[in-house]
Amino acid sequence: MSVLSIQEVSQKYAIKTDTIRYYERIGLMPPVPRKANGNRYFDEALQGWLEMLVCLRRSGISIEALHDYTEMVQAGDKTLMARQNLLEAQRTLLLEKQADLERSLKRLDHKISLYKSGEIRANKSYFEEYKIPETIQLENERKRQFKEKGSL
Amino acid sequence: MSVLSIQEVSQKYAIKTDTIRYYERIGLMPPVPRKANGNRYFDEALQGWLEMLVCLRRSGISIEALHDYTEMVQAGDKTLMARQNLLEAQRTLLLEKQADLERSLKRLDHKISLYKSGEIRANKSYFEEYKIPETIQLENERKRQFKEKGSL
DNA sequence: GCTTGACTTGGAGTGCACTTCAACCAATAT
DNA sequence: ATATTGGTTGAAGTGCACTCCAAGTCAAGC
Repeated sequence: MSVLSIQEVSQKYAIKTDTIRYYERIGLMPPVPRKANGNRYFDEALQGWLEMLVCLRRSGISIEALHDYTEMVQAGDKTLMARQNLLEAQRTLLLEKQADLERSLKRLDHKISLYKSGEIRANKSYFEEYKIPETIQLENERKRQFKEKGSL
Repeated sequence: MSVLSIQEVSQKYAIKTDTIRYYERIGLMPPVPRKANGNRYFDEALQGWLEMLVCLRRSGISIEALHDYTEMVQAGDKTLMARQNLLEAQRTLLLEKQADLERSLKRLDHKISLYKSGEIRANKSYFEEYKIPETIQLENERKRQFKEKGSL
């Protein structure tokens, strides 16, 4: 339970081994410790780190932000303030995502209710039952037509 | 107000003209009507459609889903049920995203509170202040060592 | 001793969603 | 008349985040 292979953490956190190695390679984790034969092992601290990564990535926090954070953690206490700022910026991004999601859910729910009530068939404009309009004349073409009429 | 150029809708909905043309090309919109010179114009119905696209894309609904929906709308009333199903499936996806977001926000808020309280310096395990462990021995290597000791 | 299976590496390939490009045309401003 | 502005096209390029691959090592089971 306390020390796991790459395979085991992979299953525990539903993330591919390739992705874990990729994350290490690009610096989303501190260097992962190895056994004598070179195989990675994940102690509880690293498992926690990985779980956090998976959680934050799932919600759309960028690789770049996580990379920067990781670097700063490794750089030590002098980056404490910058780390806090980074986390707060990411928090703001998530709150925006949350608002977007809320808006979309409202729209989707409304739309679904129209389907359920059968109203969608009658609802010709807006998003449903779009009718392709004819080609229209240009402003100046219309002007030209008037001119021609006037000059006739 | 009622009929806009590609530039104008682009500004109205904060989406690049290139993206609008791309959306049309791949079938995320019904064919956009043209003026006599070939330029696109967007009536209110199409503007509404575009607004919906932007909203749903922002929340992460896939191009593919929107494509399928668009095709079905153009195919007519026989697809009403399938459309409703598609929308409900997308709704489920958004709810999942919402849950992920909630989880991440909780974690982020917790972490930020640790930074604010100054606790993060002391919080050695878990995600912060990760210390690289030493290389550890393999199970069988340890066994072999015991064997060697035993055979001495 | 040989095969199986989990691991290692660096590098190439994939999928999605744009984004940019080059070459062109049409209308307006000087 | 010419330059500028704003549109058109199809094709190629970009950026992100993986994902796969080939070639190899290592330890265990038969």
